[in-house]
Amino acid sequence: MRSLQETASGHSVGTSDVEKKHLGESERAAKGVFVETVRQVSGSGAAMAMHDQIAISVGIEIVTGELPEGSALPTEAEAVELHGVSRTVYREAIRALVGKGLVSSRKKAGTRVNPRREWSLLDPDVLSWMFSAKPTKAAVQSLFELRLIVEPSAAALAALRRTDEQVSLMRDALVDMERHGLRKAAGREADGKFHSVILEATRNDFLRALTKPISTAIRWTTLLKFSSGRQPRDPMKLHRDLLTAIADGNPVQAHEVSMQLLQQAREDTEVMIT
Amino acid sequence: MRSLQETASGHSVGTSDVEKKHLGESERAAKGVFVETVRQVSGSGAAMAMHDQIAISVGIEIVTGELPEGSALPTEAEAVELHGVSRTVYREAIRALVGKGLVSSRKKAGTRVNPRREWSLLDPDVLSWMFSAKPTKAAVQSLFELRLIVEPSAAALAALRRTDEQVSLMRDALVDMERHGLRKAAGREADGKFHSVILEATRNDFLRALTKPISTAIRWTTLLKFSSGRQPRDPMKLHRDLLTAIADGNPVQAHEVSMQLLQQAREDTEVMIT
DNA sequence: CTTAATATATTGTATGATTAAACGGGTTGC
DNA sequence: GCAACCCGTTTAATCATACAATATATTAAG
Repeated sequence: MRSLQETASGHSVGTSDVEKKHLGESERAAKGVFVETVRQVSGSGAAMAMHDQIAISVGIEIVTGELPEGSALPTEAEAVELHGVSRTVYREAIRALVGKGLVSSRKKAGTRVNPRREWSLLDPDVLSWMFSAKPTKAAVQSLFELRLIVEPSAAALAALRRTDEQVSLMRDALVDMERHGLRKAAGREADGKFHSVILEATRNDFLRALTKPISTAIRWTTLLKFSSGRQPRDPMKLHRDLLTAIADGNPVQAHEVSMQLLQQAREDTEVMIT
Repeated sequence: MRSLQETASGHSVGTSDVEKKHLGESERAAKGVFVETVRQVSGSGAAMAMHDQIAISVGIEIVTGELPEGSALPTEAEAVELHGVSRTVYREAIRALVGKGLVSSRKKAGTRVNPRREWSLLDPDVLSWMFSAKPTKAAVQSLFELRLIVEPSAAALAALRRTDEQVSLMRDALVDMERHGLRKAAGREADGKFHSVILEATRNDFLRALTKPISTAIRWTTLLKFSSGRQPRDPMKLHRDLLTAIADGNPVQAHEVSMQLLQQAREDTEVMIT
């Protein structure tokens, strides 16, 4: 795969000295790695347009706090030199960030980082950008709190509304999960898939809209959980029990098991980041 | 306030014949009204940039099904003539829609409307665009289902974590709500504020991220509830009980009352759209 | 009929010029 | 001295045009 630096430098011919002045080579390389990581986890293998790369790069600076709330972004003229792209590209990148509530621009006043309250934290992009740095304990806790509110109820609805096809999709996911284990990307992918199908099965478009952010969160926190040396408890039994409850059309049981599953995951994850 | 048509036509001098050919004057006027309505409800009184107007206009066409899932948008060259704006502006508008998952563009292939599953339905813009047409019964039901899952638990958390200041904010909102009633915009605003403060008080950033979409949904569904001739039940008592439970720090009571409140609202609303 | 080279249409990027709005400061009038 | 107002400056917003890159469609070759 062609690296992002190559792509970027290909567009910045003739302005490389300016780039080096504002952003050291090593720093630039580190940023490239970030972008690369986010790309891999978010799964899109396709070649990425320049404006998306810029949006990711600036977006990460914002959600990781490198650009603090309320601070001013460089003027368009400066930013264009910094990133070595055209105003067209930079402006399109900023538009995307405005749409996610991260920044807002006004004439003369420039573009500023919005207060955190304005951010669309449930946007899959924003969420994955947050996880490109080590997330705070508070963020992980809040995420599990949200999952504990939503997912048990979703599981109950799924027990009432799931199709047979969805049951077998979940069964397949569990097989993959068991085969690969959660230390491998394929296993975490299967885990995310399992929980996604549950939200899908609720037949509620707005709960379905939570599928992407939640499965993003699952992938990242599971990675966190297994990145330390400690051995978390085996989650497979509870997963199987949850599948059984949903397959049997037992909403009460599904709610209960889902809750246990999440509480176990929360405990095992929070130990890692304390 | 200067109308959007004026602004638009101000930019389309010299291309008016083209515009008329593709988009009759009456049709254009109707679209202007849509944009105007969304602007009012979403509250932003500021003058709106051209690319935002285009994004809204195209966004509404998509979420209302006027541009069906999977269908191709006009090519940039065509769209630019249709809307009477520059390519810069149109492209920036499309970037925003890409960020919300509504469309995706590939070289040569053009820009297509994504399947509904990809849409960020919890994005406040997308949600308000959905309500610019009469929403489907399924959408309203799904929305209440989500609220019934999230808000009672949020109310319970709020009872444990609220500050005194938040209690008085809620008290103020109730006063405004009672004074204006829910038939007036000011009263609906206060209603939305009341529920927003509860989500705020959870001290959970991800639950807070649901504040905007949920309060958007509340404003619109309440408008719906009162737009028919029928007289819904008075929601004030339950609101007061909910405030009391949260002020007293009683999570169980808050959960219970919040649930009753939502069930009553759901019943009274669904009657209107059957 | 399949495959490979070529053409073409469409989005992506770059650049320069112009416009409009918001801010700061200075000027005028009282 | 103070306030209101005007004016230049800065900055994002818009326009116009040209060129690049690439996925698809077309055509030619085997």
